[in-house]
Amino acid sequence: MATARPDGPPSGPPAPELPTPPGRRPRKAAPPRQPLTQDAVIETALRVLDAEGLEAVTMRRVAQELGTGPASLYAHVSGKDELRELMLDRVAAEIRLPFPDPARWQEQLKGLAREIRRVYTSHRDIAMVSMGLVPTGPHLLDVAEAQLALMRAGGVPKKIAGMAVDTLGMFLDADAIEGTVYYAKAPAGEDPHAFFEEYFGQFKEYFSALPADRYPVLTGMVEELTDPDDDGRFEFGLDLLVRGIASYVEDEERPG
Amino acid sequence: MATARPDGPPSGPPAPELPTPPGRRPRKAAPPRQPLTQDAVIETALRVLDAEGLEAVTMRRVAQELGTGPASLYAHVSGKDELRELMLDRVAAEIRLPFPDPARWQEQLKGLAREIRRVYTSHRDIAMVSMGLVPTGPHLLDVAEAQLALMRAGGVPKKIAGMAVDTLGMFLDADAIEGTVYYAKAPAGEDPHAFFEEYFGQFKEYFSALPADRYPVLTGMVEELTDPDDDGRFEFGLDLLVRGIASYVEDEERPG
DNA sequence: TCCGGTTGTCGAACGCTGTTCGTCAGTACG
DNA sequence: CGTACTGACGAACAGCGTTCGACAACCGGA
Repeated sequence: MATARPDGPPSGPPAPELPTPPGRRPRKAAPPRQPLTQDAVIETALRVLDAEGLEAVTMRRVAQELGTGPASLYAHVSGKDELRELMLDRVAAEIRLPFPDPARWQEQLKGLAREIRRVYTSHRDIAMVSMGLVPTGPHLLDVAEAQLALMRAGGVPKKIAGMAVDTLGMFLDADAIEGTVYYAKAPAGEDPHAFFEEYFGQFKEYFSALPADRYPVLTGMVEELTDPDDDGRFEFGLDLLVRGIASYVEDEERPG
Repeated sequence: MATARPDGPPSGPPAPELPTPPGRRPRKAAPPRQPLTQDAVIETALRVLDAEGLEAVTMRRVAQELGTGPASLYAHVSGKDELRELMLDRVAAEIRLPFPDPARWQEQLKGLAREIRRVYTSHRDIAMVSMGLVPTGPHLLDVAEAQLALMRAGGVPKKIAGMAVDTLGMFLDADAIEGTVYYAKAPAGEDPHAFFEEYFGQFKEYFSALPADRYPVLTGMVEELTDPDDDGRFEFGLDLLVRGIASYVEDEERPG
């Protein structure tokens, strides 16, 4: 389609009055010119995110991936911040939400938290976007709605549920960031797991070498502090929170 | 102070061998040439942080504040990341640490958490640096040591204390970020409190306008969700965590 | 007293970033 | 057929972190 036409009309390039010289093409080598929608921008950005992390998601990188320049993106997205929020909401759409069963609300809430963690950590450091952000996207709101529905079904008072959804969100964001930030530091070509292992070993060594007179408790707990059991730590915090929330249930049902 | 003295001794300026020609100055207008230490760099960075937020703390900005170029900083600091960690540790030095009293360990732990929150939030969004960072600086380690000492004094098992210090840290970081991120968004000249008020009002309006059929629970809790009672939310989460930690104490003492 | 080496300073530059402007092509509509 | 309008996008701006290399100041030894 529309290959170079050396003697065509002077329509394309910004040549002032002369006919275009033989070597020059009318602006470009005929790009397919596909429409470029907001969805395409978001999906491309997510591809870059999954492949190289949030830091690599720049306007220029996304534009390049789409075969265009950075200015083209601003017709579909107001800026980088909005793009990041749109990416997060797209990711939130992957979270499978439970149908509330009042009798099992605590286990369901934990399950939902695990599901959020699973989805967040499967998209690199996307959780950084969520930190300190009021959820406004439709899917993010779906998730909040589901959490609130579970707690309300379990008899958690409105005021408590309102605060708990915030605390839980903070916990989930912080955990996902903590879990992915080290992997993000790993060099591109290297095996992330091996890098992780060595990285953690260095900290263990560092803590062991600390002066015991200034840090008596800490130096006696090096093993416990450098235990790389992410899942265990997550379950610990989650259990703390859910049990605490449950303690505010007004009218607790008792068997018998 | 020190006006131009064309025929003075060549002590100050770095004139090579010839007397400097009348029009030309010897490279520069005689800077006092103060030594420029790592401490000076950190302190200047903190001044910029307190005045304009973490985003304004750039190498160039700090250098400019010190009357030099960005390259000069790299003799005292390995890069921006290290500078940020050094800033955080300097801030952590302001945290007043308690002397453990086993009988009151829970209240002491809460008090320490409140103190950390106070210091963090008094330095804009410095908490962003802490998120997802293993504490290695001396003062940061002092804080961790204090938390661990309190819990161990209260009879919390090593394994639990090791995880709890992590969970508590995540909570504190996330809370401080949440609390300061909105203020950071406020335009420079504007009153942050008024901006904050209006910002929150917009969200209340937004939530109220949400479709009730898709978000039945959420739309029935707008008041609870947009309650700007930061302190209340913090105390809620803190109480959840500390109570949860206390539930793991093995050999609980009982009066009588 | 001089002299060579080491250390800290810093102007200039490289390659990157988000964003804006103005121009241009293609389309839709009267 | 002309004319608005929308979206694409090259070029540029101001700023970023970091590196390089030239250069001044100091310091130990001859």
